[in-house]
Amino acid sequence: VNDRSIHPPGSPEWWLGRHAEPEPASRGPGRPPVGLERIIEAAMEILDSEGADALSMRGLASRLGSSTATLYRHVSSKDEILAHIADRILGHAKLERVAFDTWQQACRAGARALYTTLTEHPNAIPLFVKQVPAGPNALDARERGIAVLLAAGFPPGFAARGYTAIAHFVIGFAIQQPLDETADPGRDGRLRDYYRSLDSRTYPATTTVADILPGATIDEEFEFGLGLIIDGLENALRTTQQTDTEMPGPEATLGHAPV
Amino acid sequence: VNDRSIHPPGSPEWWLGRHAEPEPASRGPGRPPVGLERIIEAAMEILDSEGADALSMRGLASRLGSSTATLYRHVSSKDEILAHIADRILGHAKLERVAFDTWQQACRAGARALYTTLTEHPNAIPLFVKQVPAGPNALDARERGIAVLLAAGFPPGFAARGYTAIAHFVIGFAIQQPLDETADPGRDGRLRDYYRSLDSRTYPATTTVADILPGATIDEEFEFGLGLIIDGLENALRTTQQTDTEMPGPEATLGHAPV
DNA sequence: ACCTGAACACCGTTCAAGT
DNA sequence: ACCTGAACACCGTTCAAGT
Repeated sequence: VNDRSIHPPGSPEWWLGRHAEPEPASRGPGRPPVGLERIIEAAMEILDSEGADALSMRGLASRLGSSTATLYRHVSSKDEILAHIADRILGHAKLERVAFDTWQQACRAGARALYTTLTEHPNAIPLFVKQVPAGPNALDARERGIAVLLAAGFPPGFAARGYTAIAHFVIGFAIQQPLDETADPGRDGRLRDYYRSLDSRTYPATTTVADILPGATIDEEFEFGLGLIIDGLENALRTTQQTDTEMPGPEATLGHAPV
Repeated sequence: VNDRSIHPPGSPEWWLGRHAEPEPASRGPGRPPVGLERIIEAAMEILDSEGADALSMRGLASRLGSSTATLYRHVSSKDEILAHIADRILGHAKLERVAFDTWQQACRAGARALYTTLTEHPNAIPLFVKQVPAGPNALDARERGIAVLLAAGFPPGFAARGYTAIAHFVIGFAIQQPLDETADPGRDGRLRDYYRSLDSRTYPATTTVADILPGATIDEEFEFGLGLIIDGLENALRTTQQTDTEMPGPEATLGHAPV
């Protein structure tokens, strides 16, 4: 199956038709054939267990008992492999399809699921830089998120912006996970200790808050920030429903004429 | 000046004493000496103008009329150079010290300044991944941001979390700037067109909102999301002042006992 | 027809050898 | 004392040559 694409990896067209590419059934005994599926799987294992630096085309090929040139018969570049990994990880964030009592709960659960999944694959986080994910799983997540907000009564423009705000907030948080190699329990204590150690005259505010917050973790900060956004959305929804205007939006200028 | 550090780049200690490291005055005519300052400057020029891939130690050395080994006499690794660039960019986000009427205005202005600065150096954005910036300029920004919130009446824990929420939101947005090489005016139209082109039966919500938002830009989405967070903070501040409790926090569990 | 060893043009980093 | 050419151990990608 040589599906070397004419489209650059990450481009919308590139994903089309790749949703499910099941490998042909392993014929008889012996090593299964190298295929897109096995390549992505092996690459993800290397990335998760040995880090981004360890994921090289040579290493990947040797793990698969093959050679780099063979890899390039299934994949057009290393970046394409990375894009596949990114979307696959997004796929892991899928929620069980339970019903939520409120749209707030649904938003929280969705954001949390994405955040948790990302932090479970810390070595893959850099893959989410500079490319807003647009693979099949990213699309599914976006669809479900916007649908929740529409169902809650948000006007369409509101729903889109609300989803984007939450998604980018989650990525922003996940991306700066301070993953020191020494994964000791007091992990985020390092940064906090640093803040506390600063000169309290040049950094009065920083040292004040650092002293007062001994038990705060980055996960708790995430929950707090997420709460702020949802509160903001709640506010906006109330305003929308009261005035019944089409698009209030907190002092943002909206509504250019369609081209 | 050989200040090869025993501390790993990015570690708090590594930054200490590096705030201002002015080069010794250029002695007489001829090429100025290679020094930390010139290295960072040249590296930043290469990064901004030619991209991250073009920034190699060899290329940097030849631009400076030197050799790679000489570079390593002023710097312990390429990562150290990158960390310096990241902090220098943060330094560009400094606001003019004008007085703001409200803390909301101040927050907005600060977040906008950081966002704008980051988008002005798109090639440098990946530098902000996996390391929460802790250089002198990052510290200054944090100090000023938290000070604003404290002055507004937020309890310390609140101020710290609020600042973190805004900072990570900004990074999350900046990090996914869809910088197609073809920087045409309808830049973010590509992704939107893609959403619009999807099958409206499998992606009803996505296509609905894509059709309705012709003029939206990523900058406008940024403003909207920022507004949500500030609204949330406003809410929280009101609650705090009314009840005068120490730490309300939107349903986040806070306040572990200090160790 | 399918696969691969070896090459090409690079990396970051180090060090023996020069002046 | 300071600097550097050349080396070391890698990269991603390609292609002539094998079976």
